[in-house]
Amino acid sequence: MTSDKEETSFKLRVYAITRMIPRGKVATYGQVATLAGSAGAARACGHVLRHSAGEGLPWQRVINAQGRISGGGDVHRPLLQRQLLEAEGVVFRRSGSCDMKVYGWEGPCQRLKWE
DNA sequence: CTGATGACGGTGC
DNA sequence: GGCACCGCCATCA
Repeated sequence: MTSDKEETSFKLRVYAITRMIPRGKVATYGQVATLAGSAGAARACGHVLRHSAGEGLPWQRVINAQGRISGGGDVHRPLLQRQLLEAEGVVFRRSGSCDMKVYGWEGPCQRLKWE
């Protein structure tokens, strides 16, 4: 492993970051984009995450900055996401949003190698 | 290379 | 708190 040419792709970085999100915590697309090395690419993160469905990634822990769940056309996606998060300890308010101040992931707490 | 799209983010009303 | 517009970046045709 080590190297060389894999994690150099934005898509691969998003995969790695999404996998390092601790259980019971949630990260925003912007957060993942920033950690991936491209701040502001929140939209691009959505593209990657959308394609990641089925890749064995905890995509459910990745939500928007509003603490809300997106779904993009599908109806089972946001519903399933909320169930998975609740199963991990995340509580959603009546508005359908979660408290990012409590469940918001602060980051890997360590320097990423691609930084 | 250009254009269009998209699971976003922020600001303004 | 909700809705609307613009801007951001990456991927696909």
